[in-house]
Amino acid sequence: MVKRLKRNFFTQITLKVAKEMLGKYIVHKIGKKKIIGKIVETEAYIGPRDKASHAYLGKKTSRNKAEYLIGGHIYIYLVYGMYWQLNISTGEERRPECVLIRATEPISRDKNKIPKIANGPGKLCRFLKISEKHYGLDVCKSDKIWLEDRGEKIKLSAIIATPRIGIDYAGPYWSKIKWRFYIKNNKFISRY
DNA sequence: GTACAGATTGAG
DNA sequence: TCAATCTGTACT
Repeated sequence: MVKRLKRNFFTQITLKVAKEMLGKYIVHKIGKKKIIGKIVETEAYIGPRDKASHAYLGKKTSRNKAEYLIGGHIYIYLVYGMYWQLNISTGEERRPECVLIRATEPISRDKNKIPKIANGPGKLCRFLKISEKHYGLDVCKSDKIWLEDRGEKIKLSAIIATPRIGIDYAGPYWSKIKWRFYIKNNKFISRY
């Protein structure tokens, strides 16, 4: 049974959303075509107290303003001048919290031929054809991009928590905290 | 107007 | 393992 994720999913606490988003499906409809990916890897970024977050100490800029929206909005931005990072805002309005989607398992094409097409934040956006045009989109209301629950339940024991990637600059505490989650034994995550 | 960081990728 | 790569951001 397919259920579309609603607002009340995204307004839960961020760490819970990050874990529960594993095994969900992200759907991007372009015309009559659908691009679908199963979410297998996420990271949590929690507002002003998270040194690795763009909203550390409540910083608000035109780049990260979508992070402050109520849960369910797309917060997408560019790193290294060329790669897009897809985030979904979480929590209540004005809370700068979000979940970064790092990897999806491609569903809509032959996945044996292209096992590594979406195993990283940059590649994922290329695969899903999501870009700055979708900045601030509400996945609870949009008819273009949304998330689906297909009844798959990921067991707690199958969720691995590790430190987040590429944020050494955040210092020994924040760079070690285990807010990266992925599905155990999944071949489509970005790193092992 | 300009320096610079950066939540990566892909080649070696 | 490591360096190429480039735009938005946040300074001056």
